[in-house]
Amino acid sequence: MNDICEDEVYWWRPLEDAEPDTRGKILFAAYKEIHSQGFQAASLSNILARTGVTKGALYHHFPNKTALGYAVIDEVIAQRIHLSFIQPLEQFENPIDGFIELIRQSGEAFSITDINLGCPLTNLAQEMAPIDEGFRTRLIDIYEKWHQSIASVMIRAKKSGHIIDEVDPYTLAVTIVATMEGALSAAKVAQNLDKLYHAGCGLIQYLQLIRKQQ
Amino acid sequence: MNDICEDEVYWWRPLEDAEPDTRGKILFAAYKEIHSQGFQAASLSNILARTGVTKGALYHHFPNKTALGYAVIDEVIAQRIHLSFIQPLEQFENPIDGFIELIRQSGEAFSITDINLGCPLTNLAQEMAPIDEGFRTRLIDIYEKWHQSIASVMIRAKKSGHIIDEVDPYTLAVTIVATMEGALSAAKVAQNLDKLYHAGCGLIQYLQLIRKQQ
DNA sequence: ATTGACATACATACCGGTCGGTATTATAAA
DNA sequence: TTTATAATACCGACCGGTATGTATGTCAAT
Repeated sequence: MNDICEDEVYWWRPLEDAEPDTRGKILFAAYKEIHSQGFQAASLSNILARTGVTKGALYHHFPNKTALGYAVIDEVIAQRIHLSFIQPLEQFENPIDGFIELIRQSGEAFSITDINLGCPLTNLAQEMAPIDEGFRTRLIDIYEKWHQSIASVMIRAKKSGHIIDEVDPYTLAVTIVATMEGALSAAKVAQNLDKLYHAGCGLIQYLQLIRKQQ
Repeated sequence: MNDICEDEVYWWRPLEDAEPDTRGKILFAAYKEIHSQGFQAASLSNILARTGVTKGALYHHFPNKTALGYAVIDEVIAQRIHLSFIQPLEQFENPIDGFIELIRQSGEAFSITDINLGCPLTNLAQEMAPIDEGFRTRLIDIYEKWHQSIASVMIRAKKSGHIIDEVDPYTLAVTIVATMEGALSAAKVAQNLDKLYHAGCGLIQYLQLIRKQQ
């Protein structure tokens, strides 16, 4: 089920580190619980049962459930988005080709369980942004960074003559992210990769059309 | 009490003003509660307090909370999507111009509270599709109808030579919906219309680029 | 001896759902 | 026309379960 994520996060942790690290265990179990259940439906009891950590330990490290949610965003989700979607942008010399490749890779990389759980960022944003300002500011920060990163790639692309002049970099960035998140959302509801594939093709077509012929 | 005239007048009155209609009152209050809180966080007690209806009455009309949620989708949300997004499509002669106009109108029509609550369809889909199959099938049906409607408009547009041959109608339909929903989602998190405006412009640019010059 | 890092038991509140009872209306026999 | 019966619509106290959060205790290490 969620084993894939577990491997990923513990990958960069030094193996010799045999210390308890109760806080880290709680944090990651909370991330999984929130990702699959949503924040409000996430049960602290579940997290405790899953980790073997006791309630006293949890409330020793986090003052309340909300603070735990904030920590999950700051220390888990932000990093995942950065590693998966922002960092790869820097390697693009031609962003059109780069994005098309990124979309193609994503289409292959996503497993069906990934699809069913949905993007953790979108999930939390949809659920918590209207309810809690602390969640909202943290989530909007992540989105804004994402948008700005794509926009700056597109500015470079315009200067180097890879895309047509009519394109506004920031507008394009917001549109790309919206389409990607919308596609993931549609795939999550349909519980198959078909919709994701279609929206991916549409987005690629858009990118091909703004390419400047040289 | 109410004589025959009174009954006759009843037909001409808007449905909201009808006095008894306990089921309708519950249904609409449930729609609002679910739209603002999500289904799981929606409190039956809140709905009852808001309407003045008692718990006995609620459970007389609906066997349980889940059935109430199903009824909200079937009898409220499906109609709203149809009226707002599917029915307008039929009036388009040139779908490129039609969609651009629809997007422009949407940008003006949405109030800031609409934005903050988000699209009821997306909200429910994101929250409930992975959890409850009854929700999922109902929601996927709505999405599929929406996609098919746009696709058939695009098929006509291809035949009449309004859009370039490279476009696949269904792919385009899925992409348009994904971008629109993603844009609404982004605007909801940002709590302003800026992101919606940008994604709208990006989508319009895409549509302009697939237009066939005549 | 004090502090950090837990463990356990408990408190409180709210949730969806049930159930016995009642008021109103419809049906139909007397 | 009256009256008996049955179905519908509604009422609201109550229940079990679970949720987050708290109070107090233990214990090793400084």
